[in-house]
Amino acid sequence: MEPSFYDQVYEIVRLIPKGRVTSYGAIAKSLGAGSSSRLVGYAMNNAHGILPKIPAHRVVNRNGLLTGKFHFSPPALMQQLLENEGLVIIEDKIQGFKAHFWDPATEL
DNA sequence: TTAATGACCTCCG
DNA sequence: TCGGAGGCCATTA
Repeated sequence: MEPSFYDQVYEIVRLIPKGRVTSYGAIAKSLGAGSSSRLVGYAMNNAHGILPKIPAHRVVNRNGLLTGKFHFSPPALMQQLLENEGLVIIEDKIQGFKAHFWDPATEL
């Protein structure tokens, strides 16, 4: 298996510091494929069986909305993990998302 | 090889 | 302000 788009996504997601979050589009853009935002989410779909475990709960859409929480088991786990890291989630939305935003293109 | 899928993003009415 | 539709591209069957 050569390094694919998936591996790029997994590696960046694993690099997200604790208590920080990023967006699918930001990851895709940092990979040089700003139009491939959907691929990031698609990669996460396979991330369930990837080791080490992927902190997919730190990845949300550009609005800071937990769009993919339903892919967790249970769905509330995503919010629970984020709150455990000191983030505040209200209505499936990250409060102060911009303040906790972690841009891979900038941090890397 | 062709066709279908998707945890998104952006534009238009 | 809110809702709907289209486009983007890699992976899988």
